[in-house]
Amino acid sequence: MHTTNRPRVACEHCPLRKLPVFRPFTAEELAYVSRFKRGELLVKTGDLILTEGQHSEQLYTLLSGWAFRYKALEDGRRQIVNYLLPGDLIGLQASTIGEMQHSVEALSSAVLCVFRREQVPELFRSHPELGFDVTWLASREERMLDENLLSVGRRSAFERAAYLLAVLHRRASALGMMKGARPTIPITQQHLADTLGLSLVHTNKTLKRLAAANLIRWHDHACEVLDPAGLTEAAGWSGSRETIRPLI
Amino acid sequence: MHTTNRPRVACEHCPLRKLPVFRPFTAEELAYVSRFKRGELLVKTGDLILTEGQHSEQLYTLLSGWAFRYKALEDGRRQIVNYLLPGDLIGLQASTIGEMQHSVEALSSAVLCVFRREQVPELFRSHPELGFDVTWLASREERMLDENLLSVGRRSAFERAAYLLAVLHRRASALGMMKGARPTIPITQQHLADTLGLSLVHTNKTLKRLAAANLIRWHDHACEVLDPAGLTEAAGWSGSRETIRPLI
DNA sequence: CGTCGGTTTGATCTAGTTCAACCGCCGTGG
DNA sequence: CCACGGCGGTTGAACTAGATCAAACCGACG
Repeated sequence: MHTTNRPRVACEHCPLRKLPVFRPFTAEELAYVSRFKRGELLVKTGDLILTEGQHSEQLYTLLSGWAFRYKALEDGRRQIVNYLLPGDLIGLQASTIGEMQHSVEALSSAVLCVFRREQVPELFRSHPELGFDVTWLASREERMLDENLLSVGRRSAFERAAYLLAVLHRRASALGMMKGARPTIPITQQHLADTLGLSLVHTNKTLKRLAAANLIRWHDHACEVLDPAGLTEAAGWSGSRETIRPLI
Repeated sequence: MHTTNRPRVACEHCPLRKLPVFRPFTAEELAYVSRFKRGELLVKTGDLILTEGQHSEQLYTLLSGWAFRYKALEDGRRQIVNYLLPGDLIGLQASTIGEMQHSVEALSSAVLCVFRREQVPELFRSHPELGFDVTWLASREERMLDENLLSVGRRSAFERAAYLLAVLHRRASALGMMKGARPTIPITQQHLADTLGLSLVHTNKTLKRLAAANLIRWHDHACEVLDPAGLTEAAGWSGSRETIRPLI
């Protein structure tokens, strides 16, 4: 992991902000957030960004790349609870409750904007709308977790896998990450298994079925989504749109 | 459902606030929250408090009683995502994102404090610490969901049931709801099944095993926890303490 | 060229589902 | 006062989705 103290990208010129999924900020809000930012953190695939039990001093926003949040049982069984894409906050729990109850690991090389957690209360004081935005993002995370829980608790393996890939594809698409030729989701089957609550072998067999139905293709150690609409349907999901959200 | 316009309990005399789990509020904060409160809502067992897809005008805090949040698939499969106990916020999603993505139903007769969602931004503006508190509560909900997801995804039926009952007992205990003679959790086995992601019959058989181990007892259509520590251990859980939290 | 992480496949096993009754209790209507 | 129906809980038998075990494959990399 490598930290640069000087912000490389000033928030005013943040490439993410140009995307239509993010709500426009006023010049004043932008200037404040830019001052709020302490620097950037560069990580590579497999790097641990935060660990369970830790009292992190940092709050991050993912600027580029993929990451995931997970929890583990003593005996090693692991559950991935959600994925993190550009614009997502990382480490809010440490800033509120004080201690992380989950770990975060990078799925690809990634860049994070770094904030100091002690400054969060100050953000709420000086910019209440931004404080509200943080709550908004926490609500969105809660919504995603509800959906994951519904999926793991009540969907069949086939539906579950379809749902997960459909969601990841949709989220990434909204961020323009699924453009280019053969864009893929940089995930291993072990990650999928740990997300779906299935064994590795059964996950593999389920993915083969999705591939046989021409919904996905596996190559270069990653998943290419061939038919997003088909996946959504296979999941029995009435895929809700990505709502416009704040970017802090 | 029955609404009373006049607050029955002024926040300054709220019986919940006396409990050590809630952080003390300043007189000023208390006065503000009391003005913020619009009235009370009385519901009885089985009443729907909020429904998926609805744009609720209200934000609630549960004052007494039990409730639960759930989502359902088109074909009726239902997943309970979490339980709500006194002090918990209900309907925050509607106040932030605008639309509820889950339903809320009362498990027992209950009393809710009613707030108007349009006043939430005003709360953030005039009382940033309270805004921060709302975020705090949202973070706590996220933490609970993470744990539920870990449970449903990775624990066996036996561990899962033990975990759920241990958590509910612990949460209720912190609120002084598990005192008296033979206090119970007012839940049916169908609720448990829909929470655990198991079928009703298997849930029943699993509960019998917990009862055979003298960890719980079923009577009066409710669950009595006989051995909280035993349950926690059966769950393979290192039960974290209930943290001091805000009450809005 | 051996090793290692990720993927694949088949065989066997089992945790949990589904189906089908049945029981006790309580509230309702005749 | 009694019959009936529905809800919640209980139990056993048959079944299957998914787990576990075992082995092999394949490309990358030192």
